[in-house]
Amino acid sequence: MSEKFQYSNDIIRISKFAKALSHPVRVYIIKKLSGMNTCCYSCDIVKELKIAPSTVSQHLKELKYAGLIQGITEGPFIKYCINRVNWGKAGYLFREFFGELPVEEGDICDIKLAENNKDIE
Amino acid sequence: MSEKFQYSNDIIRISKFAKALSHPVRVYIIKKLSGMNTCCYSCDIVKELKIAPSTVSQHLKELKYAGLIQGITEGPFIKYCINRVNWGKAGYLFREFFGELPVEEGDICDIKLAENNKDIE
DNA sequence: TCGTTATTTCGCAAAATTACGAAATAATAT
DNA sequence: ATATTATTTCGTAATTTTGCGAAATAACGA
Repeated sequence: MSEKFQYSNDIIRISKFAKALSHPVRVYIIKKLSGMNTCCYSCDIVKELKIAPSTVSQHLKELKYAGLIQGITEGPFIKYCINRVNWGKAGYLFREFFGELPVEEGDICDIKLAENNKDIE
Repeated sequence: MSEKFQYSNDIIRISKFAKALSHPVRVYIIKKLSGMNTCCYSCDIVKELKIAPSTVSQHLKELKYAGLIQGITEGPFIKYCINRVNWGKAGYLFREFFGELPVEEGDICDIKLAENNKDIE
């Protein structure tokens, strides 16, 4: 009894994409690849971030698993690029998610800013 | 030697916000609070999601730590609301992040869709 | 064939996350 | 003062994440 709560597909998807983006290395990679006409190799990231190849491989695997990137083999290299379809879906989801709060001025929530209210530095 | 790579503030911030949103419970809470005029109490989440109060408290703490929500005490309750300042910053960051890929049609990356290219179900 | 280069997989250890029950705290009502 | 209600903190166990080195794999060139 008292069955488990079922999250909506959107909530599941947002949390999964967010998880994929929850590490600086992975945000770095996506930021790099989401620009114009940009692809990269694993070794590029190794050189740029100065971390072990196996670590980079692990992060790429997670991004691939999340569907955010894709790779094609090029001889001994694997060229990674954004998966535009899923990147677009993620963008849509997040834009909708963050867009839910109206931008207009005025009290949306009748709070007085409390002591535990801290801004991002 | 070979000093550690320094991530940009944006990358750090995005990964931190993403981490805060990397769990369905937390996305659920934020989705609830980011709507019009909506606040909630810890017990609301407990009832709705049917999880232990201590678990909810833990998730709220993380969202508070990330700066996404804030709470004010109301008798034995604590009323939680979105921290609009930081929510706005997060929205800006993510919109910029996802906006970096141009929407126009055509090949941005000269890839042929490979076998490891899977869409979101 | 034998190196070389790029990359992944494996195994492992350290750290972080998740979820829960029990106990503690805090505000209110009886 | 005692009970009630909402919430947090604490301790704990199970799981996941992270990072690395070593070994394995794969493509290419001499």
